Amino acid sequence: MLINELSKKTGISIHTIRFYEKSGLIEGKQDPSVKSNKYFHYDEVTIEKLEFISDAKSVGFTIKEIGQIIDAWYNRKYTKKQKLEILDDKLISLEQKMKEIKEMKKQILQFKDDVVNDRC
Amino acid sequence: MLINELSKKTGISIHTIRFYEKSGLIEGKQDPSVKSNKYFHYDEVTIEKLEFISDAKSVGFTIKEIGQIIDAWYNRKYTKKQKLEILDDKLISLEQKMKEIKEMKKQILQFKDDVVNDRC
DNA sequence: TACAACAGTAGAGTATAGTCTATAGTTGAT
DNA sequence: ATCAACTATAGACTATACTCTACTGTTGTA
Repeated sequence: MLINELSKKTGISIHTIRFYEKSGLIEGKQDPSVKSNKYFHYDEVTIEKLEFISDAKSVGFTIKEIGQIIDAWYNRKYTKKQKLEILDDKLISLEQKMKEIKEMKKQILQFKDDVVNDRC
Repeated sequence: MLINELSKKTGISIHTIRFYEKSGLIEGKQDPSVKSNKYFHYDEVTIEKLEFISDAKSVGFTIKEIGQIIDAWYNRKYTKKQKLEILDDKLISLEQKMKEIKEMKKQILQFKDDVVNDRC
C-alpha cells in the first residue's frame, strides 16, 4: 500500500509517518521495475510497527528507544542474545515507571487527603 | 535560603529552578526591607515542591499539569471541589498510564518469546 | 578596597518530536 | 488532454523543556 492508505489505516499523519521513516523506525520499499515514479510501498508489518510506536510513545519511550525495540524484534542486525538484552532492559524500565506511578498515586492521594481535611 | 542553597539541596540546577519559577511552579520571596538587592528567598515548601516536580516529570506529567497539581495542593485560587476534581483527574490519568504500561509489558514479553522461538 | 563568588534579567541555543510549506513530478478518472 | 488527487524531497516552523551566555549588580572575606 502507499503512504495515504497507510496513514488512513493507522490514523497517523503522512508527515509523521515520513518523520518515523527518516528516523529509521519503519521502511517502505520502492519497486525497481517501475521507472516512472519513486513511490514507497508499505506492508502489513509496517502497520503493526506504527501501532506499536503509538503505544510505546504513550508509555514514554523515546523515538530512539522505540527504534531499539523494533530492531530487536524485526531486524537481523542483532544476535539473539543482544535482542534479549535490549528487551529485558526495556522491561526493567517499565517496572521502574510502574513503581514511580504507584508512588505518584500515593502522593496525590495524600494531597487529596490534605484538601479534604483542610491541611492546605 | 537563596537559590544556590536550594539548588544544592534539591540537585536541580539554578537555571532549571529559574525556569520553573518563570513557569509558575515555584515562587521565591524578595525581602522588601532590603533595598540593596533583589535576591529571592526560598522556604522548605519550595524544596518539597521541587522534589514533587522531579517525581511528577518522571511519570510523564507536563509542566502545565504539574502546575495544576501544585495549585490544587498549595494554592488558594481553587475551591475545595475544584481541587479534588483536578487531583481526581490526575489519578485517572495515572491509572491510564499504568494500564498502558502493563499492555506494553505484555507486548515486550511477546517479543521476547518471538526472539527465543526464532519467530522473528 | 579588591575580588571571587554569588545574585538578577534578558535572550539565545539545544534536543525531541513532530507539523507544515514549497516545489516538482505522477496517476487516474473524465 | 486535462486536472484533481496523490507522491517525493527539502527545509522551515512549532511546542516543550530545558540549558547556556552575556551582562550587570551585590556580598563577604582577605
